[in-house]
Amino acid sequence: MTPDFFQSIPLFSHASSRTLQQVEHLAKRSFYKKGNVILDQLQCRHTFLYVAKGWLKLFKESADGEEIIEDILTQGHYCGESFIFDNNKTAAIYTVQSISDLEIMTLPITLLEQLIVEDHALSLNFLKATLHKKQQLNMHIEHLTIQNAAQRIGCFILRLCDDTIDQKNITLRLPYDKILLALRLGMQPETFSRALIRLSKECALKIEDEYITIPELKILMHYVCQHCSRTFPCTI
Amino acid sequence: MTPDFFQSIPLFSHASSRTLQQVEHLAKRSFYKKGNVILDQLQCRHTFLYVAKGWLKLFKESADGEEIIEDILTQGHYCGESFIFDNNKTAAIYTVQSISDLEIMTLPITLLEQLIVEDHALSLNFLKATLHKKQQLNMHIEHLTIQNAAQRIGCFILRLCDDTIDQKNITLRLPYDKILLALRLGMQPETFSRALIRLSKECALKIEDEYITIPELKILMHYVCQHCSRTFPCTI
DNA sequence: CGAAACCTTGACAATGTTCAATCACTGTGG
DNA sequence: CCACAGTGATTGAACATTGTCAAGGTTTCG
Repeated sequence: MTPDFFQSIPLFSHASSRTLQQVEHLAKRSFYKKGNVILDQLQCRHTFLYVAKGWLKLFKESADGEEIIEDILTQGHYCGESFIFDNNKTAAIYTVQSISDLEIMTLPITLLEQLIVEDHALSLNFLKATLHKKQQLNMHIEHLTIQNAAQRIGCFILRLCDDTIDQKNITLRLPYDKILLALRLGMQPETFSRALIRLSKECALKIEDEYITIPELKILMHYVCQHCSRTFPCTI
Repeated sequence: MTPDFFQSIPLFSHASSRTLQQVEHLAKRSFYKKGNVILDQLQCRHTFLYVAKGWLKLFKESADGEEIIEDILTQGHYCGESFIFDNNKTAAIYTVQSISDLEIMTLPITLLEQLIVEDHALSLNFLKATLHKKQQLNMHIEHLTIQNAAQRIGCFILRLCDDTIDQKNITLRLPYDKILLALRLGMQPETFSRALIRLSKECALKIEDEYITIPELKILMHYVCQHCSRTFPCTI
């Protein structure tokens, strides 16, 4: 990997050349097939992970053995930043598993922490990115409390579209399987299945396996955003 | 206000003396009675707010006029950081209202942004604090998806206790009114009312208005944490 | 004193979960 | 190549949880 690769990542842009050299030197690039455990609950504490290509899921296990999906990441996303400055070890641990073929880049947390302490530009980038992630979590919480299952699915679909309201007959594909998406949206797979049917009736969608056709985006938008404090395009 | 005041706030500790001077110079200290609007949806964009004493709530209004409680802050908490580096104006706006007599300190976002860009120590402090807030949001999401209403109330009560499990006959007081707490925990006031009764039966609590007596913390802990990925003391 | 806010309760509706059954599809090993 | 197991997905029925609406009690405060 060249320093150029990292410099092209927004998180590392403007970092000092010394930082980029160190990152380049100590970053580890890895490839996985779908379905592998990339980091377990012990390893995640020590690893910053950047997704170069593909999809992965972060999940925890509840006390009674259920899988709780914490996040799903793809190209350009990253995880592990919670363990920076986590001396009291209060950050929540998770397992990382590939849900498609995957290319990642990893760094030891200790190195990243040191670089952030030494490189002001890097620390600013992480601050910006973390503020942004925090906003998304706030939006997620709002959605969980005021939208029903069908609206949450519709909201997810909306955010897969471009932000031009006037489009007609958009066809798109769910980026990962429905069970995972259900859990990601805070509902059971059975609820997802029924809610998607309800949504397709309310908003004139055509569903065929993982393909969804939206004849009129405005109908969907109206159904989804009616209770929300934001309206489409609400991507942040 | 003296620079000492700010230096004693963890968020500003280790900031340069120049930063502290500027903050001291441009910070505005204010007092409010209960029930006042402190910042409206326009002002919040431009204001960093630190709570010196008392309680306040951040809320949004949904499209259909419902109040959505985003957060409740007290001494040592702050808000407004979402608007730092928010050039695209994607951060969610809110209204700030006092829910008790209140003493606050405010700074213009533009100043704070400038100070963070100039003062590396300050940027590191904000990064740490933001990572921590993000963790709490993640925990909140987990709770919303796996705990029922009674468990969420119990979890809130648990986190009001010290982290010593062996205590008996703890009496504590809800820090703000039940309607607000209900909305904060993502449920309707009626649901709160009934769920609190259910919780008191399940966990042998004595409820008298806003006072709650817990004869045996372990019972509560067992009831609350059974589905969770963490167990008490889970305060982060 | 009267209005407003807080809180509770009952009846009922809406929403989501659980459990069991079924089906389609995929990949594997014989 | 086929049988088979495993995964993903859907559906029905019973159930649990939460929300909504209406009513009423209590407290607070001007």
